[in-house]
Amino acid sequence: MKRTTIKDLAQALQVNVSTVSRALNNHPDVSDALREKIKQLAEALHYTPNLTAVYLQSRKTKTIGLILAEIGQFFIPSVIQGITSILDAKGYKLVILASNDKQSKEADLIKMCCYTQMDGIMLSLSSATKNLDHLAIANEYDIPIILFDKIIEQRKYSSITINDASCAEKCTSYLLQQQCKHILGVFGNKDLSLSINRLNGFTKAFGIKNPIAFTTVFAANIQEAKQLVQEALQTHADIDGMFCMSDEVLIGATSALHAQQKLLTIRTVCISDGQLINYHVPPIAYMKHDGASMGHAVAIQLLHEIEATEKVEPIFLQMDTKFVQ
Amino acid sequence: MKRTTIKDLAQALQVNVSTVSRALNNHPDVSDALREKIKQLAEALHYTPNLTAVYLQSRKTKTIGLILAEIGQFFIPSVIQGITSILDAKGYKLVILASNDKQSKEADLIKMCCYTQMDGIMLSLSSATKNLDHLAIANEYDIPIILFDKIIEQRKYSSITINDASCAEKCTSYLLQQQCKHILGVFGNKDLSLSINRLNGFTKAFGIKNPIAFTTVFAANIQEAKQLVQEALQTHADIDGMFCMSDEVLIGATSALHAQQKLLTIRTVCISDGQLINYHVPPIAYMKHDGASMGHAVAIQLLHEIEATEKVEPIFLQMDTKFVQ
DNA sequence: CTGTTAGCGCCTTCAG
DNA sequence: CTGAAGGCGCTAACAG
Repeated sequence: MKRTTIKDLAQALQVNVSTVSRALNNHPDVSDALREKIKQLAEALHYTPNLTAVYLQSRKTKTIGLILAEIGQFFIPSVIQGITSILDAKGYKLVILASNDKQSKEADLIKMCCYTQMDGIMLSLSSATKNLDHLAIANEYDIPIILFDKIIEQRKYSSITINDASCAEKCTSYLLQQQCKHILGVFGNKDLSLSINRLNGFTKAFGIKNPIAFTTVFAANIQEAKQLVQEALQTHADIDGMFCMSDEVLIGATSALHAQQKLLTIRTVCISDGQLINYHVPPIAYMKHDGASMGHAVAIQLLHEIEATEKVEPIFLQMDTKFVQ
Repeated sequence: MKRTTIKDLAQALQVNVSTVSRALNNHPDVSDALREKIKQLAEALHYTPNLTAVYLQSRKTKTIGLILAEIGQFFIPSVIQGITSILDAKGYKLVILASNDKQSKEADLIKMCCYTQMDGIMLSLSSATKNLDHLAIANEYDIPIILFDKIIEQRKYSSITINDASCAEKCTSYLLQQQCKHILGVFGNKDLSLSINRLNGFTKAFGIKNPIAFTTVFAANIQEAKQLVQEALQTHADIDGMFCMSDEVLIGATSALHAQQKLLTIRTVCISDGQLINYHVPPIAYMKHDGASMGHAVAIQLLHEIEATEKVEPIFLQMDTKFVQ
């Protein structure tokens, strides 16, 4: 079907396209009578603006790219949910891009976002990414970028995370309060600064002199987590507490506990988005890493930077988390 | 930064824009020498085509809308992964749209896809959707739609699902083979035909005359599944087998089993995407509902319909699944 | 082989 | 208040 255009309306009403354009955009320089007539006809003919043309003209696309290293992570859906709930209301669209944790792909996607005129980019870094040189192109194109969740320390782009170290520390302190004597820390991919930050929080909880034993393992995926925890449990029969830095490693870890009949004897805490974990038996205390509110925050900040008339200073937000038990 | 355009290149080289356009698009009507010169300059000036302009001109956007009723479902990330892996290679972008299981929102999003010139739509229906009248607008705009996963029976749009009834039947038969005497069937939202189809497969497994007892519950979410299974277990102490139609209900259901110390005594099967379930203790047999390959299939078929020069007949594909134990 | 012209659909001066 | 003209960046006839 040929779409009706502003030109069709103009022709039908024997007025100029510019008049139609003005009427439709509620420009004051149009008589109320004419505006009404135009709007009615537009309605009748199911006119809808050709947004591609609008975009070309305005040099915006109302489209935002979301580059994800690991789309399969448990809290990603809620992040997406949180983002779209904000973007939808403002007429923006969200394009999902998967870097599959490869920096080269990440760089390609950023280029792609620039070439396709995305208005902004949300980026959760690949574990291999150690510097942000490949984001420079976005600066050239004046496309704001927000880093979130998996980031590296820097001062150039806004970033939104939780306080990884502090979350891990609080979780671990909880185990210490519960009188655990040997704590197993289960972390994710060692290449992620997020893992290192959480590791630092974990060790910090033990204090300077350290009468309590701890063991740590790093697992890049669920399977590895299960494997490593199993081994750790065999090596250290006295482990009586476990901290898991994510839902992913938790799954593997609890599977290992379960297999060794230690589900009830090893006290567990976790940083979790709070979905799955609620159905664990026995209940597991956790620091809630809420994807939806992180998504909100990311979207709001990015829109802010996009719609600002002049360059805004980056912010470096660490979101509040709460401990649930 | 002002982006360099083909006009800039033309000016610099004192040739016409159309020549530049031709050179860049490898049109044969350009001398090799000139083409080289143009391409080199383009490279040097970091020229990249303004795709918005290309889209306006071509009346395509290389963008596809994915409308999801429940973005939080476990197999959605792998579906997205599967889709993007195909689309990426073909230069298409994927826009994620959440209907939050509301038909009115679903209708709005479809309109939106039409207005923003999406080249195609992938749609997993809301549980409230009982007819497809609100898709008619996409026909007017000549935008192909593929239904997948949550669909209703129809012959107008291509659809891709698994064979829900048969999957459920096979799972249930497995329980019967294992000599279960009273089987609990745990289903999702009763409004979904997907649930009803799986229910039909479930009951079919018991055959005409039916010496084996069964009980069924329908749960719209994890919490409800837990609750209802708990109640069922209390009412029917003889339940010794359980079929769960999805990972979601499985989580709630096993949590209930666990709480009542029946994890080891009630044999369980499930239709699952195969991620989480691998880490269950004890192991759970399941029919694998692979999100990634479903995503592949959906993307391939949609691209096929988009790029076809003439109208293609819809297909109604039920994907193969395999039983894992 | 290259240039000219026109147009995709819309918005935005500039006139009147 | 309305019309005319130009342009966003690119492609596609039509000439020569």
